[in-house]
Amino acid sequence: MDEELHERIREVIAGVPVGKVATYGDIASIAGAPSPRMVGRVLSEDGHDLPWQRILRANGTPAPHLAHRQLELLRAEGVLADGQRVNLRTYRWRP
DNA sequence: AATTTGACAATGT
DNA sequence: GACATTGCCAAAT
Repeated sequence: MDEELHERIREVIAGVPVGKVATYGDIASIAGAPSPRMVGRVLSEDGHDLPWQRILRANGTPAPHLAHRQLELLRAEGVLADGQRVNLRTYRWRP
């Protein structure tokens, strides 16, 4: 049910390996979410224990309010960002 | 009950 | 690359 969706989204996010990243759209598609907004909503509400820093927007740029922190965390994990943008072609997670 | 808002994406101009 | 439009769904006001 709706809780499962919530859990699936968390599951997929948790499944992203270190050193890789995924986009909201990818998570939504893999988890079966009706819209990528659900992913963002889950993270904002319940993403405190998840690797939210590995989730980027479709163009490789992180969410505006987190950008600075997120890039820092990613850098610590080995994901190098070009200024504000991450090379999805290099770091995008593919199942 | 109706509108707005929000960790978004795809397409067109 | 910037800007506008459309689709999307749940929670807050």
